[in-house]
Amino acid sequence: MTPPHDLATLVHDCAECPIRHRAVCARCESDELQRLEQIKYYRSYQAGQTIIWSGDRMDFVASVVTGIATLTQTMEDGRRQMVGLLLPSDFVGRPGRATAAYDVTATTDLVMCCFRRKPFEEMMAQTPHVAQRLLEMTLDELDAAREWMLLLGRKTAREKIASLLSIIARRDASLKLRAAQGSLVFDLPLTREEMADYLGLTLETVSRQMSALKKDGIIELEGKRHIVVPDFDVLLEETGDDSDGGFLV
Amino acid sequence: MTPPHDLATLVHDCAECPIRHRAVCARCESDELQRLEQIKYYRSYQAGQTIIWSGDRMDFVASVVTGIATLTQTMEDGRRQMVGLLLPSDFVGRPGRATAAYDVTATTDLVMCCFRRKPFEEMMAQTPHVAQRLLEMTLDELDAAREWMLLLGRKTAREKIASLLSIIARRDASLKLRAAQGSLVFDLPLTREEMADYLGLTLETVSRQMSALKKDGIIELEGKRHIVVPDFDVLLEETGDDSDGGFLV
DNA sequence: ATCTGCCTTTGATGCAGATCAAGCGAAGAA
DNA sequence: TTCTTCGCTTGATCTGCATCAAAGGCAGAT
Repeated sequence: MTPPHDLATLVHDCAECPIRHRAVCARCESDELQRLEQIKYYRSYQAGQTIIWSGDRMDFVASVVTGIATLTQTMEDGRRQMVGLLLPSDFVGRPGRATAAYDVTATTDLVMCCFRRKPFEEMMAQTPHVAQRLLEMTLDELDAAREWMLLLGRKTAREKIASLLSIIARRDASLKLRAAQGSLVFDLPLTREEMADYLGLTLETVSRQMSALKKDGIIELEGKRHIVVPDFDVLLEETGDDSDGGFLV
Repeated sequence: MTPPHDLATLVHDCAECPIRHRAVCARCESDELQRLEQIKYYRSYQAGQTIIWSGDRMDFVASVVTGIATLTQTMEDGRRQMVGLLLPSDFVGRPGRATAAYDVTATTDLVMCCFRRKPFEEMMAQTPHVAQRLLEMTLDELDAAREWMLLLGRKTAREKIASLLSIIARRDASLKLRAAQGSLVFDLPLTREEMADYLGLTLETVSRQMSALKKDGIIELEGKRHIVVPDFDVLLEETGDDSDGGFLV
């Protein structure tokens, strides 16, 4: 494993921040940004590190700057379900709540922009732009959660895998400022086990369905993680979603 | 079926509204309430009626005043998944969005307090209290959705049924201002098929597991809908949740 | 009183995905 | 080099829930 980056190099100016236009601070005016800069600090985590355990005290909220984090719930007997997949610009934590409701884990190397909770809450009360943006982001997350509920409750294993791949492909395309269509190439940011936790399956079923999609020419695999999608529309047909709509994530 | 109530009798004063302290208007000052009164109107629906179809234009947002509504998603081939269960004080619709994302259905006779969307959005932009409360409610719903995801992804049929019963029992108890413990009695507001749509099961499996819980003395059934829970803690043990936490709904 | 339609229960059977188990390949570590 | 570990694949078997099918109970209509 690589050591965490030097934190000092990460303390950007907000003006240069890669998630400036999508994160919880997206709507802030320059004076509001100045206030945020005073209470913010960066933290970085290595792939695989647990950021917070469910039930832990949590004195900050944060935005994901780079990398991917997950929210998971665990039952007493060890059954696990992922309930959130956090990408750059996504928000972690809940204003007004002092303890974490879920385990938060870095699945890749990760950098977060953290705000001490108390001053952040005060700022939310005093200026509208942070709260406005947070409402918008929360509504989007709720939509995503509902799409995910349909997946968990009613889709077959193959449809689940195809859906997850199409979500990741779409996000990767938008990150590269490309349209999600035709031929796409990307790296899976999740292990088979993490995919299983996302989809409510076992890792064996994930592996088998990946092999099946490969055999059917829907995807090509180079190594375990590198995915080629020859025709994105063909992948979409396997998701079970109606042709137009698709995922809102 | 009974005819809808006379709408005129439903036009309350907000001060007497039964959901005044929990709905999206909970934080409003009297001047804000006055503004809301100007743009509000009541609508009532019969049990079974569809309120909106997914994709329909939606020119209002609303609060459930009495009765129960559901949000469902349907796949092309007819598979259905409930993604929201709306109880009195819950909010319907999304500011800033003109079309419905889900089918909204009244599962019991229902009264909603509707606000025309445009003026409601203007009010959200101008006064903070509505937006503040809506953010809080949306965060709560997101937590509930995540709990539901764990249920859909990882629980057995028996655990799913026990979980649903405990949610309904808890809500019913809080409505009656009782503690959810010891012996409880309530009516199921959902058909077996609606329960199945909620839980990601078939109605036959729901029926079988209800019979099994009855046989094991976890619940007693009087008719199809009337439920007696002799000991709520025993029911909770069947949900698979850890003893303390439980559902946030 | 009987019919009709809807909701529900129960039984028989089938199958998708879980479980149990073995082994492969690549990346460090010794 | 060889060993160990970790993530992954594949095979054999099992099982929980879906599916297919039939019938019972109740409420409202005629």
